[in-house]
Amino acid sequence: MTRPRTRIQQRNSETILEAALEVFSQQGFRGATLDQIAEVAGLSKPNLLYYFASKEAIHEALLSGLLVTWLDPLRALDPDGDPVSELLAYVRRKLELSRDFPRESRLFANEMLQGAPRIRDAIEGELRDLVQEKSAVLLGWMDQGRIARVHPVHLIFSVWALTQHYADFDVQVRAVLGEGEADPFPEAERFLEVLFTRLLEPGRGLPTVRHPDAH
Amino acid sequence: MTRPRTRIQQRNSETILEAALEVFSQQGFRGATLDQIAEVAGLSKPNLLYYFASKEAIHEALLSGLLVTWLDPLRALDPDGDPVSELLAYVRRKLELSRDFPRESRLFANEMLQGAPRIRDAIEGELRDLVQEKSAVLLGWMDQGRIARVHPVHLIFSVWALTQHYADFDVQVRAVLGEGEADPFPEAERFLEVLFTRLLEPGRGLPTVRHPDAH
DNA sequence: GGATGATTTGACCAATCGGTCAGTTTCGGA
DNA sequence: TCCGAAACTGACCGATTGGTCAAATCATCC
Repeated sequence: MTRPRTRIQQRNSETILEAALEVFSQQGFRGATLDQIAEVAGLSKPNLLYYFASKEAIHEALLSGLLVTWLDPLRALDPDGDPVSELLAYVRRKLELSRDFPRESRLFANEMLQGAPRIRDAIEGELRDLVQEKSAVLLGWMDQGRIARVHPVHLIFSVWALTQHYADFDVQVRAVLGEGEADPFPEAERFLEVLFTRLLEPGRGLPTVRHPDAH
Repeated sequence: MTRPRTRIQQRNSETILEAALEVFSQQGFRGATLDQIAEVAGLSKPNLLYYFASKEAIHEALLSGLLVTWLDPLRALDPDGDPVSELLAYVRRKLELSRDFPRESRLFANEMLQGAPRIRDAIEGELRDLVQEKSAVLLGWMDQGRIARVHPVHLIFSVWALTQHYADFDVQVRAVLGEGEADPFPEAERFLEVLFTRLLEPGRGLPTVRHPDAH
């Protein structure tokens, strides 16, 4: 599967993936049809299959690039930075992804709801490894008393849940806040900043106990 | 649309809805097929349509009962109770729903991802009204300085996002935590209790300012 | 301007879709 | 035991599905 070469190939491949993202993210893999994608793309159905071998291939092309983009903000978490600043920056970047790429978020959510049949390997491998690595960083910060001691993996889950919610449940968010209202994201960012600031602030609750066998 | 009468009607209707929940929650409306549902239910396809007028009717029957159940915990939030206890109890009940009824949660999530075409009215009516009502309660508590001042609607969103995540992204949660690990929910409950306790604890940050025109 | 490969498409295919229907089997009460 | 209604089914329908293919059109380079 080499990359497109001519300008036409480049342009049409992008057009197809763009249309497929629109349809797959809303209907899921089984619910989406090549005819729908073709119509959105403004191309004929046989023409889609001239650029991609199958419906499956289009879906796979979308997913393959997605996980990298999706995990980049977490990957950028700097062990040498200021703990709270780093985590708040992570939350902010993740929320920006929800604002700017809601369809990608929904595509991912659809795949999860189906039990992640097509990206299970990546979830149990690449994603799991990265979370484990960053959890160790978080634990280190907790041992140093620089952030409150909570379960590091659930802390990461909470960032995912809270940010992706604004993309995946966008309809609900806007309906509840009122349709006339403006973009929900600025207020969401303020709320999440307060939430994580208060959650992470060290030196409250039980006194922080240094982990016995921490290096 | 009267309720089932005979024992057979009762039993088969339930069997069909149970099977349909299984399939719809995983594949979405378009992605699910009557043949799949019939196979899971152990009934023939024409027999499904003897009990329900159409695929649409089965889906509708599932959704109609869902919203009530889904909002019950929020409805139970008692304005006269202790603010933090009430909210923590709400979180706990909502998390229990995710643990005990993950398919219902995914059915709801699927509907949201598709833009809620079939429950838009309920979202913009019943659900919105309830959130507005409870937001007023939360604002009252904030005015009294009994919980920290945050955006009440986003506070409710955060409960939804954090609890439903454990049902909707169950595969991811378990994969990241490690397959050998036990049930993620006990640890999730502890984590969320800490999160909301620290978020809501009053008397920190900027001094609480009583709203000028609060009644 | 003509040749050649890249691009595009209408027509078509077998499989599957939601749904129908005539007819058979099963059930419950008299 | 028998009868009418309830429950169930195989066969079938038109529409839609993912995908194929030969032929037509287009762009590019000599």
